[in-house]
Amino acid sequence: MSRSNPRVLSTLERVGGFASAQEVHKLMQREGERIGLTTVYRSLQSLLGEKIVDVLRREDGEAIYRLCGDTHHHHLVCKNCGITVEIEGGAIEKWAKSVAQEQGFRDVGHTAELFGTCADC
Amino acid sequence: MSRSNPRVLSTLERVGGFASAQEVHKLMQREGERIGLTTVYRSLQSLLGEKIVDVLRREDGEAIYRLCGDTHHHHLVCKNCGITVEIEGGAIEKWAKSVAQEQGFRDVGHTAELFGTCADC
DNA sequence: ATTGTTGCAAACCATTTGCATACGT
DNA sequence: ACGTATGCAAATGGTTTGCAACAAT
Repeated sequence: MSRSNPRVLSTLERVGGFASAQEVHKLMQREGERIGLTTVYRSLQSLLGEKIVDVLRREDGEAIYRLCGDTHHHHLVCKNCGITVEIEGGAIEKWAKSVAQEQGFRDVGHTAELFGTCADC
Repeated sequence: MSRSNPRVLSTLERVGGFASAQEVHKLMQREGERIGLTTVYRSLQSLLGEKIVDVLRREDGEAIYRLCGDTHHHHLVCKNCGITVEIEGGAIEKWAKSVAQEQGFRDVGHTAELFGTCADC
């Protein structure tokens, strides 16, 4: 087994949100780091096992990672022009917590995205 | 563009829950239907566009489909065993509506999924 | 005839794995 | 030397697409 490459972790920290393995890799390359895609994948796997990062799935199925401790937010996306507004999700956090408790689930995370038509469209 | 093959829809109806394109295809073949995997994929795409089916992602990123019920609900999924509980999302609906209004968005829909570890795992 | 439907094979793309090289101790 | 980390190339597996045969109107 491999341990996580610290440069991968620090890149993910710098991103401050979600990023796929491919994106982390591209970003690192753009910044002059010499690292293989394989290593990025292996590091993320490792960080996942150590519960240092969380994984989610994009709509297209691509895995996206973020630091566990991040204060996360949600998005309101315009279906037409694609403009995206970051929003707080306090209500959702509470809802998630209470539903989880009712059902006896632990370590509950969530995804939530809103999509509609923005004022300009 | 292609229209959805009715046998795909009826198979998904028979399943009564989530199934991936691959599973639908295998099931149909096992039952003697002569249909290609491609057609299953295309039919599911089409049903998705017509909002007749819903799509979710398994942990490994595989897309799973099921009939859209008229009652809009969300899911609480166990990351470990995959058991899924359907839950009401009254709080989310309200939250979505109020956020949308604040930002001047119209026709706002949403996705929300909860995932954690169930009581048995 | 024209249009829509099918399915094979090939392409695609994210991810994983085999293996040989390079590194750290 | 030993075990670990790396990265290339190839394999994997779900999904999409090109294209030619086929059915329907």
